[in-house]
Amino acid sequence: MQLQTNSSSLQPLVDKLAYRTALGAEDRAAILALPFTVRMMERGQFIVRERDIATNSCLMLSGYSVRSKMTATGNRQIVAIHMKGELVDLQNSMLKVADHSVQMLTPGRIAVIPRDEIIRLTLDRPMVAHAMWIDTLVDASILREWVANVGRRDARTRVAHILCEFAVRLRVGGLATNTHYELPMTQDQLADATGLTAVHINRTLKGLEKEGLIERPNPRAVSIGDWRKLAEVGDFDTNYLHLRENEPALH
Amino acid sequence: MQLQTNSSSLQPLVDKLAYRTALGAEDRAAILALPFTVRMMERGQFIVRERDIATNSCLMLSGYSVRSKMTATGNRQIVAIHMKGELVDLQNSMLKVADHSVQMLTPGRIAVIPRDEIIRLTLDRPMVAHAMWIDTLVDASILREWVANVGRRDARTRVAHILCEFAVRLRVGGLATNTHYELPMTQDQLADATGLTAVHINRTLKGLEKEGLIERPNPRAVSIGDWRKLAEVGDFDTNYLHLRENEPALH
DNA sequence: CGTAGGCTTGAAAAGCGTCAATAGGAGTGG
DNA sequence: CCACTCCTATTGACGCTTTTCAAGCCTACG
Repeated sequence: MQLQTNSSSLQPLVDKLAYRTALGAEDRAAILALPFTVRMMERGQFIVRERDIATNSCLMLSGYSVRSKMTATGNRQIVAIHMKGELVDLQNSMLKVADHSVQMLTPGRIAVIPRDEIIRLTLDRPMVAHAMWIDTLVDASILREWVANVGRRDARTRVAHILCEFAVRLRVGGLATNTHYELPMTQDQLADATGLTAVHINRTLKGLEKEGLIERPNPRAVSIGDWRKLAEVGDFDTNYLHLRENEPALH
Repeated sequence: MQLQTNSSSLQPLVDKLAYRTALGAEDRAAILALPFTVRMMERGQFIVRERDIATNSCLMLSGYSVRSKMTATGNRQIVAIHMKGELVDLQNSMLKVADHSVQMLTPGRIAVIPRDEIIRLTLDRPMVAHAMWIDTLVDASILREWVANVGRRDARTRVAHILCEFAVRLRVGGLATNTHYELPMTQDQLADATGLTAVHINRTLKGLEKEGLIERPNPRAVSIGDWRKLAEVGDFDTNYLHLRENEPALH
């Protein structure tokens, strides 16, 4: 469903890349000049499925998406969550055969960019290539933290950790305040992201609530009662997110 | 400990990058022209520690290393294993503050390359930048598989899976035959890589042995009795390794 | 007003962890 | 060449976190 080709739509990508790499006016203009089409996506809709041959990269314009993998026994593991300004499917399109699926968590808009145009851009403009590379390295850092989270932390710590990560990433992305955010995931999805079961997620969330660490005004929102304590319980340190040094801390 | 500056030492890096990206003679020469120093490393020695400011990237010339993270409770999670030809610490050096440690699993030699020289090379030579980017993307793909392995597979499957991954990666790297390889990890280290305990690793390995799926001629070697079965038990598919299409399959 | 998807809760089982003791093997020094 | 030591592997018994199964509930929405 092709809607429009508004040339300012790629601004979130410029912002994301320029967050960590200094980009000159020409580099910025070159990114904005990438061809793309905007697509409206529904909740649950797939952007790519494992084993597809992906020839496009998609930029999240609004809404949330997840990357996930299925095991032989039919269990799902969510391996990453993406929000506005993030390029999903760079991975799959650059490596030809998709090694995981990408699916919308909420309705939203994405900008579909041909892979070959991104390759051309990176070959033409070394600083843009560098910025994309750095972005990929940060993604990998988050993946490492997730391996540790899922592999070596107990349920309470794991859940507190992921809630902290969301809080910080959403705040940095301008999508949340210090203490409150919309959590676009069901308990099933939280379970798939933490390697637990929905039942245990439910119990763990209730536990954190009872302790006063979080509040749930409604099932799709989280308010952090005591950030310091939650971060401590969640063994959370922002180091792995590689934020800018001047990024204000949460409290 | 600076030993020598033999200009052919970086050949494994050229081979690794050229495995997935076509590189011309000039690009190859530019990589080989990178300045470096060779260091002998002992078993257990750290290449970088979490929170260090890394200014070098290291290429494995021989031996094995692991990347790992520690949790607040003192548990360790190994998040990646590296062998000859792989660049460790690209991640840490490009992102300034290290988000994980890199440590030798065995004695070995590494080539230490200044980060700034790598950046310069990638800004000068777009195809080299592209090759390094692709390499980072494959690393990230392996991390995603590890998240799924540790998050959603039971002990038997997890262990079988990691044994399969080693078999394939070592064979592709020319470090193993079809059915046999040296496994440079203790059971403690295997536990840290799979999110299990050493005791349970021991029992699981014994179980796989009893089933005839593997044999252990000695504690540092693995022979695969029935590759097909092991891959099935381990829910293993090489897709996520993004091998070349002409790469012969194991059997 | 009915239905579907998600949330909540209980009871029981299972898988894996913990603790502890023993055994084996490689290297070291006398 | 033997005794000693350190590190790793092995095994048993027990306990606990998390899963599984199952039922009921709530709420949004057609």
